[in-house]
Parts: sequence; structure tokens; C-alpha cells
Amino acid sequence: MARPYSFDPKAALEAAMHVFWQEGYDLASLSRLQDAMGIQRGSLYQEFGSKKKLFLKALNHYVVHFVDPGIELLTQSGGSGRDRIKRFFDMVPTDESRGCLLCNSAAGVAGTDDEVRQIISMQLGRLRKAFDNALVEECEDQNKRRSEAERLTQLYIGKRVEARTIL
Amino acid sequence: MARPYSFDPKAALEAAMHVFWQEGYDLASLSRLQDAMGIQRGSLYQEFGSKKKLFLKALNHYVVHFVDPGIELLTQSGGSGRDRIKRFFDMVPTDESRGCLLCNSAAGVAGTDDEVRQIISMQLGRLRKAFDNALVEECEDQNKRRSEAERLTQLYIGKRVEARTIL
DNA sequence: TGAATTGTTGATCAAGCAGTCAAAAATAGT
DNA sequence: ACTATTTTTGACTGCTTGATCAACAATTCA
Repeated sequence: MARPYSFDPKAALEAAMHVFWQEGYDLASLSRLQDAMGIQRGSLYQEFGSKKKLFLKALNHYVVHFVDPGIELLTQSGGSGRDRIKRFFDMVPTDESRGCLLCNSAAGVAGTDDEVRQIISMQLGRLRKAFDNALVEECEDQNKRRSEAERLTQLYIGKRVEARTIL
Repeated sequence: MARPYSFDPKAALEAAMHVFWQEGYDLASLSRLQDAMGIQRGSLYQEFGSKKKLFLKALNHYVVHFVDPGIELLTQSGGSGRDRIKRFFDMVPTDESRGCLLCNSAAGVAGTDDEVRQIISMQLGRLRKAFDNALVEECEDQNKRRSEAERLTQLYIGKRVEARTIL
């Protein structure tokens, strides 16, 4: 027995994700966010608590929708490991001038917020592990495999950050 | 016939560079900058014009001191190309939690400021060209060389951005 | 010494920020 | 229709931001 929601929290979160993706954490103002989300200030705070909490949920939304599919591709068993890695990099957009929210946040807000830093570190760790998994067939040396997975992770980050510099 | 400077502009610029490096363009407030530079607001504006102009000069200072030496190493003729590339990557710090100002700016302010974007793009282009130059002996195919130079540039960016996520 | 010139200072400005809150609106149960 | 409960609204708060400016200090040249 209460007033029902007039907005879809998932849709609002997605809109917030795009603002953070486009403008970065610092430049994404509450005014800009509430405009994009189509809700008022109070509703935003009632639903999400704070700007940082909203960002963390938006980041999680991004991971689920844009990182997990890649990790799944690397982890599932269709084709050889090298093949899956090739398909992964074929999927990486090079014309997305916003880059990758995870990588942008690594180079940005992760430097001043320890909680964000840990989350980014953990998510990049998942990607590294997925690369490692895809290399398991062709490389038995655990150390070589680890360092190759590391290289591939860095290559992914580099590709997406560099994409931001070419309009 | 006028009052002389009471501060060293080069030293002030270097201090500003470190603030931008540590905190990023947006979070580097004028108050924080003038504290680090040891000068007052008015002097800062008289000498550097605006926050953005100060940043551009600080970025240039960074390039001269931290990027150019690497480019020189890749370009000069000591040892084989592969050897110079190996030495280049041996020099890349992996424990610098601030990462690289150029890469941080690519993932950050380059997204909202076109002039910055172009400068970063140009500087990364210099690095790519230096890699290409170092590959000239061992690879005659111009296309393969270009794409390998691109890979190495992306690897550099990835290494330095990833370094920011591990304390 | 005094006038001219330039650097330095710190108070001040409007604008924008993240976050709060009391009042209004919309529902469900009685 | 009335009450209880929850959401929504937008004005408001105190604070920080980048930038400006008039008064003041330090120097050079005459």
C-alpha cells in the first residue's frame, strides 16, 4: 500500500552507465546524470544512495553486459584456445571512441578511490584468468602461460585506451 | 626595469606536472596546484594563462622528460632493433602506481577536450613511429611492421594503465 | 630620490558541485 | 472517502571550483 515506482531502475542504471562511460566519473555531474536517467535528485538518492554507489552499480552493469560475454567466449570450449582468443580480439571494438569503462576507470578514478581500484583490479584479474584458461591446451608451462595471459590483458587495455585518441 | 620573478617557472611547471599526474586533470584543483607550485593564484594565471594551458605545458614537460628518452632509445642505433625494443620495455616501470600521464590523459580528459585528444594522439603516433623504426631491419613488409608497431604501442599503454590498479 | 614598470598577493566572484529535506502526489487497505 | 505508506519533486544547503582584480611590493632607470 504505497505509491508505485514511476521509473525502471534497470533502465535508469543503464542510462547512468552511459553517462559515466562518456564523461568519466568526475565530469559526470548529478544534474547530468538525473537528466539522462529521467528522474529527480531525491529519487536518485533514494534508489542509489550516493554518486559513488551509483557508479559502482553502473560499473557492475557494464561488466555484466560488456566484459562477461568476452570472458565467456574465452572460457567456453568452442574451438581451440588460440581460436577463441582470436575471436575475442575480433570482437573488441576499435572505433568506440568512449573506450572501455573499466579501462577508463583504471586510468582515472581508480587512482583516488581505493575501493574502485580493487574492483577494477579484480575484474581485470578475471579477464587475465580467462586468457590463461584459453591458453591451457597449447602451453603447459604455468609461468609462461601466466605471462602470456598478462600480455594479452595489457593488449586489450591498450587497444581500448588508444581507441579514445582517434576520433 | 621591473620587479623580478620570485619563483622558478620550470620548477613550478614540474610541480604542476606531478599534481596532474597524481590526481588527473579534473581533480587537480587550482588550490591544490598553487600549493604544490608554491605560488599564489594571480601569479599562476599571469604565468600560465589558464588551468588548461598549464596542463598542456605540464603535459609537454612530461613528454620531454619521460617519453622522449624512450623514443630516443628506440630510434638510436645501439644494438639490434629487437634489442632496443627489449631495453625499452625493461625501462617501463611496472610499480609506478600513477601510471603514465599521457595514457591517463588518453583515458581521461582526451574524451572531453579535442585539443588534448589531438596532442595525445600525436604523441602516441611518435611512439608508434619509433617502434616502427626499430623494426625496420628485421621486417621489410611495411604493413606487418606497422601493425606490429601498433601492437607494441598498445602493449605499452596497457602496461602502464594496468599498473595503476595494483597498489 | 622618485617615477615607471612589472610581479605578487589574497579577497572576491559567479557558477556548479554533491547531497538533503519538507511538502506534494500516488497508491492500497479499510 | 479516509488513512497509512511510499515515491516524487524541486528548492535549498554549504562547499568548492576556475577565474578576476585592485591594492601592494620590488625592482630599474633617470
